[in-house]
Amino acid sequence: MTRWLNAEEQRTWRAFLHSSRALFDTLDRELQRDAQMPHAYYEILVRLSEAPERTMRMSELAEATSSSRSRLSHAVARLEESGWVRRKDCPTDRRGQLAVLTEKGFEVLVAAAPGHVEGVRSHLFDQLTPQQVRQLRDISEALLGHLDPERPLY
Amino acid sequence: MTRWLNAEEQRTWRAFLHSSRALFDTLDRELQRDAQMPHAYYEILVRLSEAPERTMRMSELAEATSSSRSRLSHAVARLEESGWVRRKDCPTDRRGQLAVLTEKGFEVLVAAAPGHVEGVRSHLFDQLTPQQVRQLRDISEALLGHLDPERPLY
DNA sequence: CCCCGGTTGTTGAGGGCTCAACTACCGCGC
DNA sequence: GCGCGGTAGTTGAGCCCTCAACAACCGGGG
Repeated sequence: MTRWLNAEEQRTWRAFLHSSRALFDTLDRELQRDAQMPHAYYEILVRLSEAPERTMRMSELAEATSSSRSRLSHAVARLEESGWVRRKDCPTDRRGQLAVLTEKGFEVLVAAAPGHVEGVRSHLFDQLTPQQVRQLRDISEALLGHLDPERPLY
Repeated sequence: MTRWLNAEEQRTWRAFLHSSRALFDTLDRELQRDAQMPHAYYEILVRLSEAPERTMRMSELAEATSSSRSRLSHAVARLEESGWVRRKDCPTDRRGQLAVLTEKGFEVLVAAAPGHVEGVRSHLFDQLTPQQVRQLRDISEALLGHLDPERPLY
């Protein structure tokens, strides 16, 4: 009793699939070209830059970037090699680690941000009407509510 | 003169980012669990199954799955190891290769499809109103039109 | 005080992807 | 019929991610 997709749904699904892929691939490629880092790493730097003391627990950071602990661990290892992030022991939990954005990391982020934001704007927001932007937000939040009920919606 | 995102746009962007990631990750994981293949490989099998003779040129197939030639080449190599796809020389162009879906590959696809379609339906379509589905299609096609103008919209 | 189930973070193996370089071939133009 | 720019597809190195296993630690219950 499979509930197959009808032609209209299939068209929607494929358009969504290909357009999101094209968008994320494009942004990833731009970031790799202009700032020598994948988008996932950029997100880590952004979250750290917004946190008090530019510091976050590894697990919070994993949550914030919708990344697995393992992935984050590997990523922070690389960011540490680049000198953009530093690890510190957590003073209140001896299992814990804190990731700290270094000054150098902050500068790299400041240099990368305008280009990336321009990419997001030109490839996404500039292509949609204000109404569509609202629709996209509502759609995304509906999906998030189902797939990741723990995450606050904004 | 960076055109930064305002709070509303940032909220939209992050919701879109996290929800699409959550959706695609979930579907990928389900497919990996139930059919031992990543979504990209599933798509290749689908496209081949829809083609005349269940056969396509490598470059067409790359286009259809929005994949690079290199990626497709690696992927087909693996699918060939699994016995799901076979390569054939192209009779009209000696540079060309044809990918052919094998009977075994077709059976694997038939077994995987219902579960995957149910995933797409439950995680995506069931979460949206019919109106939102139309909106999502229009939004996706607007983005596609900008990012990949060569691709037919449906 | 000491288990012990749960949590935190890391590790290594293996798989998929990108990028650049490369081979082989097409077909147009002279 | 030869050259030559462009196209088809492959390859290997390197990077990132997943998954499962693991060590270290937390904190409540007996």
